Amino acid sequence: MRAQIDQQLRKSLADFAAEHEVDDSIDLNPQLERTRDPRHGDFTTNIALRLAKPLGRPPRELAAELADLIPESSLIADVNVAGPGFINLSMSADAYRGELVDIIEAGESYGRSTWGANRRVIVEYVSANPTGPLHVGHGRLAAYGASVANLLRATGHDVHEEYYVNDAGRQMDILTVSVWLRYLQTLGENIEFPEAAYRGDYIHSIARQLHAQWEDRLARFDRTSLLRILADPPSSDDVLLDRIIATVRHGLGDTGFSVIFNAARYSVLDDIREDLAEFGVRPNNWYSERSLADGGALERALKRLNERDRLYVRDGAVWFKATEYGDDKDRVVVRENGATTYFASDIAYHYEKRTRGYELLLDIMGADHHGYVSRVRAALQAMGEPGESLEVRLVQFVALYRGEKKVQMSTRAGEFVTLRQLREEVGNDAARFFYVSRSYDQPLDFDLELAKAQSNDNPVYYVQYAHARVASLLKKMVSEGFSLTPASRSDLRCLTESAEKELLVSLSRYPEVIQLAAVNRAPTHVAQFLRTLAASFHSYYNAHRVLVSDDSLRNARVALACGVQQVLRNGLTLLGVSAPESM
RNA sequence: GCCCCGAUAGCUCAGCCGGAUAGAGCGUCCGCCUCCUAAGCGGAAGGUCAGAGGUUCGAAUCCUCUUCGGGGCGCCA
Repeated sequence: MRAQIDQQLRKSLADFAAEHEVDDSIDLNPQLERTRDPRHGDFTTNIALRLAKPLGRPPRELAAELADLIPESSLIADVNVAGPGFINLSMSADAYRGELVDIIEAGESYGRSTWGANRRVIVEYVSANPTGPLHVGHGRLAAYGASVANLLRATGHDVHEEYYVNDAGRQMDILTVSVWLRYLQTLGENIEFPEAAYRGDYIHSIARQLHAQWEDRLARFDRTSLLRILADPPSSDDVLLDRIIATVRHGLGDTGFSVIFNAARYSVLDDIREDLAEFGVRPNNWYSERSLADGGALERALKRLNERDRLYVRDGAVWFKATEYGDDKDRVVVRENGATTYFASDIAYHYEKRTRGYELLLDIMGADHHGYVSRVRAALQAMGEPGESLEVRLVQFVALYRGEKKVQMSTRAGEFVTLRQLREEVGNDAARFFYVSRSYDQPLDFDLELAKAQSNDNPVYYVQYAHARVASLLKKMVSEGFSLTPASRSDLRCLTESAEKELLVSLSRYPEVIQLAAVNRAPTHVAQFLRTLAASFHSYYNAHRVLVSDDSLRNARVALACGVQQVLRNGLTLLGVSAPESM
């Protein structure tokens, strides 16, 4: 609906510009907004106010002239000038009836648009290290990222969703030795398990699997030096872990080490994959960090930087000249010991995404990554890619509450609430909805009691209930012997109650909400909208009977209810929340 | 020290690209099931939009400073 009005308005403005020979430098794009107060009509534009100064004319006079240029149509019932120079537009009842017909005809595609023009977007999200199960913080990234991807698809983008697997580097080595030490304990070896190693229960379970498959064959080497290190550990956790890694790697050899490594990697990744899938989050691709080195992408990226003279050597390390692109300091890409840094992988990965043909690289990550944004963008620019091709959305943290009480978590000790536990406790629907109910750039207090509450306190059930009510209405209709005759356009003329008008207005806003949510990467707008729509429907449902004996009125009201149900379902689907037929 | 995010009703939060009288839920108080699901609805009370300047016809919204909170800074990932 808005799109149609917008088009008419633009045409009128073009006519105006031609007639008055308006200079090209003047911005003629109209801001067309919904009014907050119904007395101001349905839509309003401030274009006259904005043009008043550059054209040197009083705003109200300008508004009056522009208002006259807006052509008569079946959509617009009234145009008038108000306040300091707003042009207010009132839509005809017929326009709203037409919108309801559109909703029912378009069905699940109502609200979709082609605005994105098939622009190729790669959305990278979650990308948690495969060193343990996902926790509640990752859940927010998953729910948010998946919904943003859905919104972009709904607005006509060509979307690819990807999970970047950090399966290279020291953290994976630590995971590997953590598993191996637990495996030793399974064999009956009495060792002191290091504080700084991974301590979660899942480590034990991987170790037990290894034991079942390999018996003691992964421990057949001289372990005296290892036992000596464990018995008398150095004061630094990092030094201790590095020594253990070196010793175990030496003892097992590369093949033996990689048996443990792979067992750990696959076990953890399978768990993450299954967890996300059950949560309705299914990335198109899982991109391995190791494959960047193995496939030569890492080397190619560094070579490209070097060719462009953006690298130099200092203190035995290779540095990237990030300061030339506004970063605070230059950054190391190859360490003194010859190992490439995580940042080097990041550079290669992002460059590789560009070479795969993605126009926009949309990264969704935890707020703790904010330091990386400027340097990754710097690297892209240094390789000749546009800085705007990288867009990063930093998602703030999640604090869990059980009612008033904060749930304490410690990742290191393996004492944290996993995403799986959360989903089992509150359900997927409530979790998905809660995660996107707050704006991504705000910290989220996730109240487990509220998310579980099967009451009107819980916005998820509130919205789902509205959907289920319509379903039950349709069943009731059949059981009472009414025929399911689709409402005709003239039947819809029976929708004269103010609550019905309010619902129709609310429904017609849906495509605008999707557009806005996609532009701002803000699924929260959808959640907000659904609550409002559900509220209007519950209110209407309480005040007016749908299954009345008058055929036309009944058919019209059923059509309205079906329109509400369709829009609720479409919105919930974008958020990954189910739309139940009964509750 | 530098950087990012924030401060709106008792509480939790909306408020789009600056727009007309700042909204919702919870909580409190008063009501509504012989009636399509009461997981619902109606009503009442509740505000110096942290503070001070600035830009503008117009500021909760944009800019600057101050105060108070949360987070981040690595040859870790």
